Amino acid sequence: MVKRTRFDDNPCPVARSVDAIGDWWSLLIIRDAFDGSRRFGEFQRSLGVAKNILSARLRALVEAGILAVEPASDGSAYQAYVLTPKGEDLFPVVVALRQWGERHSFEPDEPHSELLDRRDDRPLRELAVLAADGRPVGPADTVVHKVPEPERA
Amino acid sequence: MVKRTRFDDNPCPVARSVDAIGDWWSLLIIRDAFDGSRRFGEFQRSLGVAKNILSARLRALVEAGILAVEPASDGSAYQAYVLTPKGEDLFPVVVALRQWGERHSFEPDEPHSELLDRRDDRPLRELAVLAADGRPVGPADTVVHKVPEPERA
DNA sequence: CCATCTGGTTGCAACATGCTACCCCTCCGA
DNA sequence: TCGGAGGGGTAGCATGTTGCAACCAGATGG
Repeated sequence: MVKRTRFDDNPCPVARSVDAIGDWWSLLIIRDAFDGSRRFGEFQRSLGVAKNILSARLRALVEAGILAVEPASDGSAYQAYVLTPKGEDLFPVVVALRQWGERHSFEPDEPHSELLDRRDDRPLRELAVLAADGRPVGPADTVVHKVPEPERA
Repeated sequence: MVKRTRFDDNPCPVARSVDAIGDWWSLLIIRDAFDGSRRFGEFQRSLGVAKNILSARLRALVEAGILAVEPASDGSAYQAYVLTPKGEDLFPVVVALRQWGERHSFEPDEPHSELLDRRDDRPLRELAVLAADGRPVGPADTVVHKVPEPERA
């Protein structure tokens, strides 16, 4: 694991997020966790991932504070992996990926799973990036303010 | 490249999105593209990635329709990599990752780069997942409606 | 026309992934 | 109380991917 701390000192929040969840499986594990998976075997069957890889990913996500190991959940003495508040805050990320995939990765008539409002079974509203005053903004309306880069080299 | 089409037939949009952009570098390349990088060397210096990896990633992103190669941009006969509309639609994904990283991956007093509204230099509003009626919803308020899985086996 | 910069490609070493086999623990019925 | 089944992993090995450095080709430029 040489890449563990690769962007730990990068002042860009995107880089640090990618550092935490930016590999192939982590995001899918988190998606399954949002979807209700809690046990090792559930993740394994849902993802079809090798057990050692899943084991390593779950451990990394626990270390990252995204998942927590609960000693037991449904009576049986096995352990469950549940999202921490930090993990739950990834909800917009997963929703954004989902909406992008829905829009761009499916044929118009191709069926796909959907994320629905539990209250009325209707799909969610599209995520919108808003300015402080509520005005919707696109990439061109924003500017990245870089940190002044302390004593770096 | 055995993983290229790994989730191509997966009916979950999140999986397909991860298939397209879910590796270490792609998202950072896209972030840099939003930030104004266009040329090979710009990406390379900004990311510190090996040139062959960058080359492969850029090619994959172009194949995925996220970036496009423009024959020239600033006069000199070199080529530029620019976001397509499909790539620009990743803006909420990048913003979501950025906001999550800002909240969870920095010490309270630690400086980091910021994404500001160009109009008034103020930070953006937090992304919110909204139901069709505008009510904000969290993970527990939603349910994934799985596709009935056609003739699969 | 030689030196240099940009934009790559190629080869090789190191690392990560995936698969299979195995292991330990708990649960459960006989 | 024993044996089997299933959950939750680890170990070993083949393969694929990443990273680094070297190299290369076309523009620039003196």
